[in-house]
Amino acid sequence: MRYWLMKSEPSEYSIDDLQRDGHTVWSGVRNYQARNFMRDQMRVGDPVLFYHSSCATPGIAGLAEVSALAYPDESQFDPDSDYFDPRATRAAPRWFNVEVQFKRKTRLMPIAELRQYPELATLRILAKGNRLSITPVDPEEWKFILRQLD
DNA sequence: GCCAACGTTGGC
DNA sequence: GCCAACGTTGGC
Repeated sequence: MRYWLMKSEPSEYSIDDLQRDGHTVWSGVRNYQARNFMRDQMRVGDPVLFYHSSCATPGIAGLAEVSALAYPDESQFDPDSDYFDPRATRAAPRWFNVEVQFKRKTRLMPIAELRQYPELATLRILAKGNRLSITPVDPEEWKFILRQLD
């Protein structure tokens, strides 16, 4: 089992939206590294930190769980979608998505707080220049974060 | 295969 | 709104 952190702009899709929906299709990822994580490594039941990005106070906002293995992202085939990709075909899909299930909301743990813990020095999203919307979280990092959230 | 130009991300 | 950092594109 692997642990993950998934970013979402709350103005697009927030932890409250996920709570309301119960689960969601994580479509629209158009970065190869993030796609590969979903397609090659994510398994049903993997725990997920739900992170709010590009907002007033970015940070961890809740917990979720992978609820479906990766399969082709429908939006790549839809000419009306912002995520349409003319290079993709049904025979050779280019983009994949998993599904994610709501677990619970947490207190907001801001990125400024995350940066203060030496235990989280290796957390991927804190690395300089990091832009990946999906990153693995080490078991030790996961345990430490959960302890701070309770 | 190189690399400059461009677009995007995302914290501040 | 700024800008550093990064990924992608496309000409050569």
